[in-house]
Amino acid sequence: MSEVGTFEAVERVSTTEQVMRALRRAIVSGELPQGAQLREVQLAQQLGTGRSAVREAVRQLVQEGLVHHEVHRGAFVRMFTPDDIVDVYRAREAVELAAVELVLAAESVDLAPLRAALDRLREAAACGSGTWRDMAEADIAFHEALVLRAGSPRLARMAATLAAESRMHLLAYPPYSPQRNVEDHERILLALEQGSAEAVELLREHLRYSARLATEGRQA
Amino acid sequence: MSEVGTFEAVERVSTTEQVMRALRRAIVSGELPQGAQLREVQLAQQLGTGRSAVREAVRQLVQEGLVHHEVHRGAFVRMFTPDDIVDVYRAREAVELAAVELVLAAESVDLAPLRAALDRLREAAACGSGTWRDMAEADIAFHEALVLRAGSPRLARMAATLAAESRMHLLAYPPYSPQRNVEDHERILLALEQGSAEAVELLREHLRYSARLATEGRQA
DNA sequence: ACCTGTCTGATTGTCGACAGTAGGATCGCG
DNA sequence: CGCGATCCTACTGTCGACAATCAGACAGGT
Repeated sequence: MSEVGTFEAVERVSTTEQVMRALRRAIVSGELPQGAQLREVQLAQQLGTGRSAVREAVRQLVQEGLVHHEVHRGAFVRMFTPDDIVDVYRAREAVELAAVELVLAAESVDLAPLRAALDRLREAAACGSGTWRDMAEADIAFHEALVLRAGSPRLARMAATLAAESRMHLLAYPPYSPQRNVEDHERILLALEQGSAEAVELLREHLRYSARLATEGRQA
Repeated sequence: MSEVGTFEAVERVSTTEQVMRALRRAIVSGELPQGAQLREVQLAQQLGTGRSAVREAVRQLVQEGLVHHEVHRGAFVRMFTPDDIVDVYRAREAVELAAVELVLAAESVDLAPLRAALDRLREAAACGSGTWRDMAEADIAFHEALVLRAGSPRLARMAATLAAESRMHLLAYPPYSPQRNVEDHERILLALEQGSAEAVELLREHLRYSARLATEGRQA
C-alpha cells in the first residue's frame, strides 16, 4: 500500500471508443450532415476497422440521441427540428439549474475551471467574428464545467449528452451576440463566486434567451 | 394520400432489443445480483442467441448506468453505494421538478395516467405488506407518467434511465411507510389538478423524504 | 395512366472463428 | 514457509461470412 508518486490511470480506449469519438466529432462538426446515412462497411473501411466496432459505436450514439436508427434500414444523423432545439434547452435548464443549486449549497467549490472557460470565451469574442466556433466551444465548456462542479455523476452525464446536441446546432447556426453572451456568463460566474442565489435566475434567463435566439434567428 | 383507418406502426423489435429488455428486467428484479458478471457466451446460450446481440444489449445497459464495464475484464451489474442512491434522487429532483413546472405551465394536460398509477398504488398499499413490489412499481409508474405528461422527450428519456436505477434499489430495499407514501402522491396529484404551484414543493419534499428513507433505513 | 408483382443490388442482422488479455493455479527457488 | 516466475484457462475484442430485409427499377395487366 506504499504509494510512490501519483499516477493517473492509463487511458485504455478500445477501438469502439475511438470510432465513437471520431463519429461524434464528425457529426457535431457537421462533417456528416444531418440526415446522412451511416453505412457500416464504408465507415469501417474509412476508419480502418471492422464492422462490429462501427456498429457498437453507432448504437452508443443512438442512445445519446445524435443518431437515429431504423431496423433493417440503417442509422442516420438525427435531423434537428426547432422543437428539438427548444427541448434541448428545456432539458438543459432542468439539469443546469439543479447543478447551480448544488454548487450554491456546497460550502466551498473550486470554480477555477469556470473562470478558465470564461477567459477563453472572452478571448474568442474579442478576436471578432470568424471565431464563433471557438466561442461555441468555450460556451459549452463553461456550462459543462458548471455541472461538473455540482459533483453529481448523473447530472454530469446528462449534461454531456445535451452538450453534444447543443454543440451540433450551435456550430450549425451561430446567431451570437458576442458581448451579450460574455456578459451573461460573467454575471453568472460572479454570482456563483459570491454564493448568491441570484445565479439561478441569471442562468435561467441566459438559457431562455439563448433558446429564443436559436429558434428565432434561423432565417436571419 | 387518402388515409383509411388509423393504424399504429407495428412494433418491430430486434433481437438486441429483446435481449436488452430481458437483461434489464433480470437486473432490476435482482435476478442478476449486484456485482454479478455478465458473461457473453453464457447469456447468449441461455437466451438462445449469438454473442453480438448480447454485446450490444450490454453496451446499452452500460450507457444507462445499470452495468459497469471494464476493458478485457467484462461487464458487471453495477454496485449501488449509498452515494449513488443519493445521486439518483438528486437527479430525479432535477428532472421531475422541471417536469412539474412544464405541466403547470401548459394550459391543459391529461392527468389520467397519473390517477391510474395512484389507484394502483392505493390498492397495493391496502393489500398490506408482501405487495411492496407492486407498490414500488406503481410508485415508479406515477413518477414516470408525470414526466411523460411534460411532453419533453429528453426529460422523459432521463426519467426512464433514472427509473431503472430507482426500481433496482427500491426492490432491494423496501423501507416503505405505505400510508405516508400514498398521501404524498395524492397531495401531489391534487395540486397538479388544481394547477397549484404548490405541487413543486410537495414533490421536492416527497423526493427528499424518500431519499432520506432510502439512505437511513438500510440497516433497519 | 395507374396499379401491382417481381427482380435486383445494396445494406443491415446475426453468427461463429480467431487472436489477445486478465487472473488464478502451478511450480521452482531461496 | 514465503515469494516470484511461468503456464493455463476462460473470457473478451475484433473480424469477416452468410442470411434476411429493404428500396427502387422494371415489366405486365387493367
